[in-house]
Amino acid sequence: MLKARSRRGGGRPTIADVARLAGVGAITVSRALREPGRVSEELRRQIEAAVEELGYVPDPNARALASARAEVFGVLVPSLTNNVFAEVVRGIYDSLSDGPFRIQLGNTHYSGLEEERLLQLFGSQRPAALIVAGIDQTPASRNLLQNAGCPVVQVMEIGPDPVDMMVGFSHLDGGRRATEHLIEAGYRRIGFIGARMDPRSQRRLAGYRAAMQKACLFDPRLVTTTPVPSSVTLGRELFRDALAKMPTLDGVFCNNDDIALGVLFECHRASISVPTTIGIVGFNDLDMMEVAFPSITSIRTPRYEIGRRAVAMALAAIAGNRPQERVADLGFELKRRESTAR
Amino acid sequence: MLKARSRRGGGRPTIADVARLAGVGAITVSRALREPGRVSEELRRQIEAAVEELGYVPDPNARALASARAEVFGVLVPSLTNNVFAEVVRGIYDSLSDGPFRIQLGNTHYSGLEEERLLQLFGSQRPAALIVAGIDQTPASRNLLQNAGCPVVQVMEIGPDPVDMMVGFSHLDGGRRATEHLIEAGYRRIGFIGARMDPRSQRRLAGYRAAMQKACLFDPRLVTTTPVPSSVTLGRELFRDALAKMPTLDGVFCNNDDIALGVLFECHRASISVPTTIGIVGFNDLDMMEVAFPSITSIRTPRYEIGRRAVAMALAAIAGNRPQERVADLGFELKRRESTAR
DNA sequence: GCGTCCGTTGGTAGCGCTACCATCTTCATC
DNA sequence: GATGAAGATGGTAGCGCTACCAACGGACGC
Repeated sequence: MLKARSRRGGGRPTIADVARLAGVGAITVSRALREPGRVSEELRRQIEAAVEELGYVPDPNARALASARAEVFGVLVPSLTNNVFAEVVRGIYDSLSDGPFRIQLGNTHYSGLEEERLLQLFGSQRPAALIVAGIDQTPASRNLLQNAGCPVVQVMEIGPDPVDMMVGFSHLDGGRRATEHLIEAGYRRIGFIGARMDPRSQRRLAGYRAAMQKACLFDPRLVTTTPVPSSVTLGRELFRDALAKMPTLDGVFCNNDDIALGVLFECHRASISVPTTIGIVGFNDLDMMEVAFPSITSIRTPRYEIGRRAVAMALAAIAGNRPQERVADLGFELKRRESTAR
Repeated sequence: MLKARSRRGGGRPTIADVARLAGVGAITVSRALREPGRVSEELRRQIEAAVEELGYVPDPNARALASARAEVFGVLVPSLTNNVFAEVVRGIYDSLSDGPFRIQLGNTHYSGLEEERLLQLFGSQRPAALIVAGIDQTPASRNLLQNAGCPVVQVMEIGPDPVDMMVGFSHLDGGRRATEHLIEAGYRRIGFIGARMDPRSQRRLAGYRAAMQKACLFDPRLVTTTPVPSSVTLGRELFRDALAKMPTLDGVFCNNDDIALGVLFECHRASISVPTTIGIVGFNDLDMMEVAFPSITSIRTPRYEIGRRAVAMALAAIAGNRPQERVADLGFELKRRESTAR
């Protein structure tokens, strides 16, 4: 009976309270909030005043339930501490912070199974869009993405067969470019050092290999990799291994900048001169690469921009105008620095 | 009429479909999923089979609406790219990935106003718990937290007046300890270099100041700070400024490890010997500190553990047994390394 | 003057789930 | 064998919101 008292939900104002105070129907309040243009100037003002007075905030759960569509972007990345993905996520947050959309972030820990589990979970929320890192989803994941009933953007990489849309760059070309640069700079016994070896690292390695083979310099003993997660410490250790295996090494292309930094520190420690004795190239071009001594050559990747662009594409698709080009290649840039200037 | 066909929501199975297939009432399915112990072995098996067959996933929105409580942890951090908060967030994700809880992550960009806005937004979702970084909320934010109707954990710092619970350590003590270490090591003209200067950095500075004053070494010209966000590049620049202002500098306590790394690189570049001419201490003890050459003394902070502990405390509170001690001090540890070993 | 269209507003009926209470069994107790 | 307690199950009535359709009034064309 006493309807107004019997609320389960702690008595925060509902749309009906606003409607009563403004002297209009609930549905008009709903419209005023979502499509202000379709409500007369006068009522809109009254409603806004009532919203203000009551401190009304719409319940996103009720909204999602009634409209069969949550104002949520699902975002799936393999790591939260890897600066590269943190930058992508930052780009996404920055692009979405103005609008009505919330973000549901999932950490796959580089696991396909975990990705499937999260996709299943996210799908149950009927998100407005999904942004997933990488292009190597399992068949089950691809299927979930295809049937998600919302725009999907695969980010970080590009490939021939987008589920829906893609934003990224070619890691293979990046690896190739880095290696070519070392070759052009006169290095010959160029090693590849890589940790984690996720699909993107694999493709960078493939690029390295292609460049080395083309120059008739490839030797499998030049490649040192491990599935262990990347770190500066690990960079140093892998470099030691590489050097032990191949003492004539005169250059290294590193999987990423953490590894490159570890290599640089180990060179200092072992009094190996950079770039004279060893040339170093990193990947991603984190802030510290430029400041390091000597500064480290790296492939600059547009992480933040990828996040922004992914959101822009998804938003366009939601608005009904999917971009003509479903795959956006944002490229990369070789930053030449002291570590390869011999 | 044709109820089964008229679904708005794209025809994914509902709890009623599962109930029909299993030959039980909908509420029993609901119970079997949430409190399996309260449903008989036999029905539970039938229900599980039906769930499996239909690929049923409960709709979290409907759940939240009906129970007036969403299975969501709201998490508010000032930055996503700062490795320190990324680690805290990782701890939170790792602790929560097994259970039913989702995570709603908000980025305050170090802004009190943005924090209020997000708290308002998160509150409207009736989260199961809120985890917020820092202890310097605006009065409005504190108020929102107090009235959130769920456990609240303030993380990263500890202080005398928790909204509900706290997990962290004393940044003031950390700053003091770092500075005392430099003094003990024989350094005298010890500078403080800090970027961003958020409240935690301010307290580290206060700790530095206390130690310096106690040793009668304090001089305001030794302090170099900027509100600009921290970076390795900035560390180098601030160090140059500090040195220009005070050429007799023989040690620096850095706000954080990025700054410390920038200082180290600038020392290399300017051929200033570390630790002989200049001693360096960082803060947080990122992975790279140990590998750097020379390795850098730093204050190790338990970021990941803070995330895990915050979740544990929140979960306990949700289960009805709030911990006796509302404030958990996880401490810190001084890691002595080559950069202060003179 | 009448019908038609459009813009504005409101009522009704759910969205998928769970809180609450009612019902029905079973089993121990006296 | 009656009584009650405890456990298992189900029905009903919403949670707060929006999709859908109806109603209304005024502008417009013929």
